[in-house]
Amino acid sequence: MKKDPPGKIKIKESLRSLLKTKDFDSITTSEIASGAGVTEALIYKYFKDKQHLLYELVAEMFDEVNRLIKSEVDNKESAKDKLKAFVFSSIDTYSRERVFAKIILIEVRRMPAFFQSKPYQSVREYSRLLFDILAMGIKTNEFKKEPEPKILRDMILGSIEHTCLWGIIFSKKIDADQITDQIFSAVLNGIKL
Amino acid sequence: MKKDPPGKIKIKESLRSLLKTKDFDSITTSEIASGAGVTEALIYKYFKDKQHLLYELVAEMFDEVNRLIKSEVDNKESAKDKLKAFVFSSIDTYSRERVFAKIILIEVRRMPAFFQSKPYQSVREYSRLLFDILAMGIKTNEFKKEPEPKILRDMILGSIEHTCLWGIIFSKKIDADQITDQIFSAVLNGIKL
Amino acid sequence: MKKDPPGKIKIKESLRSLLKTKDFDSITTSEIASGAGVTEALIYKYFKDKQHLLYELVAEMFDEVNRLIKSEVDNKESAKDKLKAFVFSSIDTYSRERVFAKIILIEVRRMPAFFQSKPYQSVREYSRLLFDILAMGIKTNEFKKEPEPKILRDMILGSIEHTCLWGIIFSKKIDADQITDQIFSAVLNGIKL
Amino acid sequence: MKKDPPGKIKIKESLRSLLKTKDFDSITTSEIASGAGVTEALIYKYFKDKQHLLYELVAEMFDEVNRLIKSEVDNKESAKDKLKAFVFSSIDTYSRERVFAKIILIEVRRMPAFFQSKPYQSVREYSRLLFDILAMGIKTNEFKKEPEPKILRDMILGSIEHTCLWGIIFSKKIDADQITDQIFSAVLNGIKL
DNA sequence: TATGAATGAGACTTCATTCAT
DNA sequence: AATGAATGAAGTCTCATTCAT
Repeated sequence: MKKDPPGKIKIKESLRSLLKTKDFDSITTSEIASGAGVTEALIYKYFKDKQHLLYELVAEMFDEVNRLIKSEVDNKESAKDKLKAFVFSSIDTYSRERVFAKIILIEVRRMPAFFQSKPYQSVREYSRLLFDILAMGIKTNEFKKEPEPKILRDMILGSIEHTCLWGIIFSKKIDADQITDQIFSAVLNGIKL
Repeated sequence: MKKDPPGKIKIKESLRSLLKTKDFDSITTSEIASGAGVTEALIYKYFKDKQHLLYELVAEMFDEVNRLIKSEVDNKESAKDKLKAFVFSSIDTYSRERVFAKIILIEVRRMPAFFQSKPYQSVREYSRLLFDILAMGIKTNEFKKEPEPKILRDMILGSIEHTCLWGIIFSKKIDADQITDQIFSAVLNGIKL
Repeated sequence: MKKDPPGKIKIKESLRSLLKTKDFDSITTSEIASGAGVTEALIYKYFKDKQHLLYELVAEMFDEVNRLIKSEVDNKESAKDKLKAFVFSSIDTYSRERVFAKIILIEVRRMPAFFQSKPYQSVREYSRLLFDILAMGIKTNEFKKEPEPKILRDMILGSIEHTCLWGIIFSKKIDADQITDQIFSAVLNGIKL
Repeated sequence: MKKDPPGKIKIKESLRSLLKTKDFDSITTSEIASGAGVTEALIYKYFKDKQHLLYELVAEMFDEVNRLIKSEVDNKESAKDKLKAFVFSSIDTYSRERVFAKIILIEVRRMPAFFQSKPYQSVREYSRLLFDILAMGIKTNEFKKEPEPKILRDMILGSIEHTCLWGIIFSKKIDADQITDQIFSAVLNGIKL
């Protein structure tokens, strides 16, 4: 795991920074290169193509994110607390790392190749972390057996993503604390009076 | 509301059909034209540009969908039944109309212009329908006052979308009945034991 | 068989003209386009790619050539006279149409795709014309049965091509009459004293 | 004539090996380097450029070939036998050394710089060897004075090359014995009945 | 209502080559 | 004797779009 050469690092930084203001497709290799202060050719020395540059960037970002969320979750004892930590960290991350959020929630979904790429493993890891929390909660008798953790996981992820999505699309503030509380209580108690 | 000329219809059909196998960006105007048996130039007689052709197509599809869901919901008396009908119709529609689903769930999200376009109104209409059901449920004392209908709406939409999304991306079957039941009971009762 | 649009004609003319001074690989699409007074994009409207533009040009040139040689050959009665006409027309054509000669004798030989392309049929037609002359000569008892027409055809084509090749590579004069006489008499009588 | 350093040898071997499956132009320096297990930069330590690497390789191959053919020819007494040995060795070499054949018969012909390069001298040497045989045959009254040895040489070389060319292009077997016999008898006796 | 012809603009990518170490 | 890092310079090709008819 030797260090990346300076050119490679600069290229990734450049793309990361450009993604703040434009979507991936409308960013050109020429922009990336000049933003990095290198020639376009160097991009192709280090990355198979433009797409794989994105993947490698996503992988790095997601690794950071996973590390963070995992450490937050590990801090808690009960499944309930773990769940809340997961929800909060996720929303908080989407809220703070908008570039990351845009890529994960919007860009890669229409790149079929992404789902065969390495960084997709990070997505699965993230998703499994939640699954494990739910499964644990069932075992510890904190959560009901129904519905199945699988579908519950999808519901929670969907809730997180959807509540964040519009904030991201329209560049609005996302109040992680408030949203977390509401999602958390809804998931725990349901809505039936 | 006069009928569209044949060329216009054929163009929309052609795009609709191409969307079954490719994503919008990788479909070219040339493909659309030859699929429709017309010349590329004709596309620009009827549509401002390629993007607006998509919007017009989406608008048509979404109108149908809204009509369907509304009629299902109107059939029911209680908020609970309406909610269940909404959830089922949504999932069922995504499951049967994959092209529509792909466009709504994936394609348009990264087109900022979409959110200023006419068909976006259909999205809001759809979303408001759910909101109204939730608000009504609170008034009729079927649902708790908390969490707010707004966030609840996002959670339910997110649950629906997320559970469908992967089925759509990987072209897998979606069991609308089963998913509806699980989402419905989770939302109603929560998961706390 | 409708007429080519003006742009297509100009593109072919432009390439034809550029081939007088440069070899195909070092001619750029940009040169071709500006030589034709059209945009590069138009090349790709009419031709699959740069290579197929060459093929189409070659096909046209070769058709002309075949027509010419065939008519010369048809003018003669005996196999011997036909043979001489074939040899002379070939050398004379290579000598006068240097662009054509360069393409056929040098360029296409290293393009594996050429041998699956339409214009390659013209090459075979040309080659078969000679074969038929030789076969006829055997039937009319003008030529020996040995060696087989197949190998004889290769020898004669090889002789023609090789004697022309260096004239073409070094842009030197080619004396078609003289070379024809010598090849013709050598082929007929052999060299053994 | 000191031995080449290992890196240089490996580079030449790598190119030689790559030429078995691809033509020179589509072989990249990067492929050559990685095939040799060295860096691209090393190529430029030892060779002026990619082209000169080819020339040096050709020169080596051609020297071997010339040595072989000369020794075969020297073994024979009469001009006739020398001629036959020349034809056979040539065809046999082309048949066995396909890489060499492809380079000589196809690749270098469109490289104007080749004709000013050292290895071109080997081509001339080879060609002169044949010329000398023919000239000797005239002096010894084995061959007619007409046609001139110069053109006869071109015819024989052309015959050899053309009969081999298609075998090489289409990777087919070449029956050196049979072809030699036929060419030889045709050249000696002509085809006139 | 529809088309044939043409284009503007730039995108991604390739590759031989250099130079400091 | 060899390499790691970087580049210059093009090059082919794509695609949405326009306009005269």
